[in-house]
Amino acid sequence: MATGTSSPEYRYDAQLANTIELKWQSRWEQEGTYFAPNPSGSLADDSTRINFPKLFIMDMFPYPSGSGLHVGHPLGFIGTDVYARYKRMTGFNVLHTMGYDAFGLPAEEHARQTGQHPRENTSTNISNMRAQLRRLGLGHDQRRSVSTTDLDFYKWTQWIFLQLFNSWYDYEEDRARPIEELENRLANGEIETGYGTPWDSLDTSRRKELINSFRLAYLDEAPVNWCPGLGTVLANEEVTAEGRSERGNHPVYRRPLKQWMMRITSYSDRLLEDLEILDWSDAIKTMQRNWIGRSEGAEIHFEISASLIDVFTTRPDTLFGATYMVLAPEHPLLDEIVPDSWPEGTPSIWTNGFDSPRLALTAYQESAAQKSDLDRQEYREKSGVFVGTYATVPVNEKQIPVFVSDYVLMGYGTGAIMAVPGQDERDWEFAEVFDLEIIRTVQPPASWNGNAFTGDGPAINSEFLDGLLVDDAKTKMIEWLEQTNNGVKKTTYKLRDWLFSRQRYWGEPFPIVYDEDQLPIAVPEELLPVALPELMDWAPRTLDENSEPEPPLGRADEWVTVEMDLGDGPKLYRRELNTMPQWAGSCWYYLRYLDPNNDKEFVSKEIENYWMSGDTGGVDLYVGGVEHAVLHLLYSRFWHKVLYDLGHVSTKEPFHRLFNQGYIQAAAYQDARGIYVESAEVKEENGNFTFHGKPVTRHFGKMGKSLKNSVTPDEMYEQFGADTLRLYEMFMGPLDQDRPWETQSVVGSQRLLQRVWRNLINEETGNLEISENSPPLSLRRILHQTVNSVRDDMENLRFNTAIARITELNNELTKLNDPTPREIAEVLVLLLSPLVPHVAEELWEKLGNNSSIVYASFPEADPDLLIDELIEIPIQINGKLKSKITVPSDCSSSDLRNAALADEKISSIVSDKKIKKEIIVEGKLVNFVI
RNA sequence: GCGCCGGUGGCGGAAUUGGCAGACGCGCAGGGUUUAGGUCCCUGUGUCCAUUAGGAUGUGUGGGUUCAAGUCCCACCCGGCGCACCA
Repeated sequence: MATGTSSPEYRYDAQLANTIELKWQSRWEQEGTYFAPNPSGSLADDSTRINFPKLFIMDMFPYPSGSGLHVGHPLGFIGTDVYARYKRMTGFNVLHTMGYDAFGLPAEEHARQTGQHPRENTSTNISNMRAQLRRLGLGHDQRRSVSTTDLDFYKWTQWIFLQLFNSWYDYEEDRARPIEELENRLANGEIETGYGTPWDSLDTSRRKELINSFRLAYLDEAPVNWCPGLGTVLANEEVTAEGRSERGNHPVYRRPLKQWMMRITSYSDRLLEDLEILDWSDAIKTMQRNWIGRSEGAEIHFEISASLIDVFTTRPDTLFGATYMVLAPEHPLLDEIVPDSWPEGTPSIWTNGFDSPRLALTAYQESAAQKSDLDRQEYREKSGVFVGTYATVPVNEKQIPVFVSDYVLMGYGTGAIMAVPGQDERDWEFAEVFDLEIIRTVQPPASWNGNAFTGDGPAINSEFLDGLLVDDAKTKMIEWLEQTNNGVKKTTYKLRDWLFSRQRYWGEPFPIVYDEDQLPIAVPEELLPVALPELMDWAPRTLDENSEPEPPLGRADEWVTVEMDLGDGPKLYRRELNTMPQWAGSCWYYLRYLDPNNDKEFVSKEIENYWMSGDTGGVDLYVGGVEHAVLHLLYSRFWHKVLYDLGHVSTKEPFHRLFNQGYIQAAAYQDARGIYVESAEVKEENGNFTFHGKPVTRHFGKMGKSLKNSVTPDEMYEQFGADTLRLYEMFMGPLDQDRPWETQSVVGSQRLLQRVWRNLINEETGNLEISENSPPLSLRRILHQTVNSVRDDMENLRFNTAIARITELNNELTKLNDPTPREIAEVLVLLLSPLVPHVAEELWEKLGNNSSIVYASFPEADPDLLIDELIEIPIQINGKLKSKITVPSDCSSSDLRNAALADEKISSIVSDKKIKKEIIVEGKLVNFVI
C-alpha cells in the first residue's frame, strides 16, 4: 500500500466512503429511486406512494454560476434533503427537485468576461452544477429539473405574461379578471371611459389605448431607474439606498422612459393581509410589510392662491396645529404658485438671501437636484426656502406660509405636507431653523420635556376635537373633511408598480409586437414561444448618463420584424425589443416542477391541486436565503395571486412555510497592507495568525474568491467523503443560523461514521459482525429514547441535536465491548439514513436487506421504554444543589421526601435545623428551605 | 433614529411548562496500543480556592419576581440584519 496506511482494509475512510457513495449514486439513478409519482400525466406510475399524503419541499433554485460551488452553497440543499428523506420514511409522497435560474444579468456578465455565448456558457454551468450536486447524494427527482432558459419553460413564462397583459383589476370584486370583460363593460357603459365620451364614439386606436391603460402588464412613460453602467433600467427593488445598482454597484439615474410595468400595487392589500396565513418568520413578514408600506390617513385639500394642493397625512387630527406647508422641490405646482416678489414683511431667514421667490426657488431646486440620495442621508440639517405665498388651512382659514424643502419627497404621498411641528419631530426641527410657529394639538404627559410629542393623548387647541384621544380625533376630523369636501380618507403605499423590462439580451423576449399605431399587441398563444434569436453581438454597451438604453435585440435584424396574420391578413409587425427581468422565471418555477413535460398547459389542474393543496395551501416547505425577502418572494406571491384570480391555480399563496437558512462564514485573513491571503496557508499559534511567517489579522465573512477563503465540496470528498460533509454541515448548528466553517472540525463527523461502521462491520474483513441476541433492557431504553428525540428533532429541522442523540447511542455501543445486537444496529442505521444516505444504504444492504433504505419505515419509539426504572433526583437546600438520590421513576412525593431526608449529606445539613418549606416535584427535584 | 434577531467554556453549540447549566462535537491535557509519528481506544477538561474530602462562583451589565431564573419582568450595554426625513 502506498502511504503508510497500516489501517485496516475496510476502515471507513475517505476512499471507502467514495466507493460506497459512487455505487449508490448510480444505483439510485438507475432505479429512479427519487421519482415522485404524479396523480396523472407522464409522471404517473403504478407506485402505491401516490396514496400517501403528499409533501412538496423546495429550495430556492440557484443561479448556475461558472465558478462552481463552495461548501457554503449546499447547506440549505442538504437540509431539505435530510428532511425530505425523513418524510419519505414516515409515509409521505415527497416531491423534491432542483432547477436552475439561468437567465439574467449575472449569466450575461459572465459570458461577457469569457467571450462565450450565454447559451453555451449557461448549459456548461448547469451540467457542472448538476454533477456537483449529484455527488452530494441529494435525492432529487431529476425528471422534474427545469431551467428558466429552456425553450419549453420560457414558453410558459411568456404565457403567464400574456395572462397579465390580458387582465385588468376589478376593484369592486377585488380580483383580476379577463380583459374582454372590461371591454364589454366599457361598451355597455357600466364603466366610464374617462374621456368624457362614450365607448361608441371612440375610434379603434383610442379604444385600444384605453384598454391598455387597465392591463396588469402595461406600458408606461414614467421616471425609472436608468443604470448606464449595466446598460439597462432596473426595478426599485434592485436599487440600493445609496442610489446604486444592487448588482455591480453602478450609479443609477432617475429618468422618464417608456417601459413595461406590472400592476403589483393593485395587490398591495392582499399581499399584506395574506402574510397572516403564512408560516414565515416575523423578520421576513416585517420586511415585506415595510416594503409595501401601507399607511392610513387623509388627503386634505389646501387652497393656495387660485390652486388646490393635496396633502397626505396620517395625522388628520393635528390639522389645527398645521403652521406651515412644505412641497417637494420637484413638485409640479411650484411654478404656478410662486409670485414675482416677496410679500410684505417676509423674514430675511426665509429668503436665503434672494431678491425674488422665483430666484430663490430655482436656486434651491438646483441644489436639491445635485444632492445624491447619499448626501441627503448625511446632511440631515433641515434646509429649504419660502415660496413667497400662503396656503389656507381648511378647518380655521388660517394663512400658513408655503416652503419648499428636500425633506419632503416627491415619490411618497402627494409630494406635499402640512407641517405640524408640535407632533412631528422633522417639522419641529424645520420650524426651529426658520423660526416658525409651533402649536401643540395633543396634550403631552406632565413629565414630558421633549420637543415634538408623537404619542397618544387628549387633543388641545383643536376646537371640536378637544379632549378626544388620537384615534377618535382622526375619525372625527376625517368625517368633517369629507362632509365639507375639504378632504377624503386615504391610504397610501410605498410599493410602486414593478418595472418589468430590461435592455438585455439574456432574458425572455416579450410575446408582444407593435402595429402601425405603435400599440402593443399580444402574440397569440399558439405562436408561443417567441424564441430568443441567436445573436453574436449580444454584449450590452456601457453607456453614459445621458444616453438612451439600447436593447441588444435591436441588433437582431432578421428578428426585429415579423409577418403574422392576426386577423387582418398577413402583415408586418415590429417586435418588442426588451427582455424580461431575471425574476420572471423564478416567479413561477415551482409550478413547472409539478408537471414539467406538459405541452398543453403550464401545469395540469389535477396535478397542481394534488401538490399545492394543504392547510393554507402552497409549497409545504421552502428553504432559502433571507436576501430574497422582498424581491423574489414578493413578485412570486403577486404572480401567484394573479394566476389564482384567473383560476389557473388553486391556492392564494405559493409558499406556505418559509425557512431561511443561515450562511456559512469562513475566517479570512489580511496582511499588513490589508490584502487578503490564502486562508488555507495561514497558521495559528496561541491565538496569533501568521501567513508565511508574517502576522495577519482575522475576521469572518462570506466564503468566496475575493476573501480567498473558499473550501470546495470536492476537497471535502477527497478528505472525508460526501456523507461526512453532509453530516458536518448539519451538525454545525441550527439550520437558520450563520456559522463559521472549520475544516479541522470535520473530522469529528467522520469519526462518528467510522465508529458506527466499526460497531457493525469487521474492519479487517468488511463483513457484518453483529449479535443476534436481544440487547439488555437498559440499552433498549436508550435506543427508544434516542428514536423519540431524533423523530422530534427531524420534524423540527433540528438536525444538530438529532446527530448529538445518535452519537450518544453509538457511544453506548462502543462501550459495550460486545458485538452490537441486530435490533440496535438496524435502528441506528435507519436513524442515520436521512443524514448520510450512502453509508446507510451500504450498511442496510450488509444487514441483509435487498431493497433501498430510502423507503424503509423510520423507527418508532415504544412509549413503555421511554421511562427509566430508576431516576436521579437532585436535592437542593435553599435552592442550591447539595446531593442527588436515585429512586424508582414512579416514586411518590412522600417517598421522595423521606428518601431525600435519609440521604447522608442532607441529613447532616438539616439535622439540627428547622425546615421552613419543602418543595417536592415528583420526578424532578426536592428543595428544602431552612 | 425606528424595527427585528441575538449575546452561554479556548471554539461550534445543548438545555419542554422556570426545576441538576455546559448535552454532542472540535481543541487541549494525561494514559493505553504502536519501533516511532499518525490512526484507534480510555480518562479528564467553565472559572477560582483546596493535597484530598470538599467549597465558592458562574449564562452581556444592573435591579426585580420566585423555594428555584440562561429561561419571566424592568432598565441598560454590545453585536448582526432590515428600514431610514414615508408625512
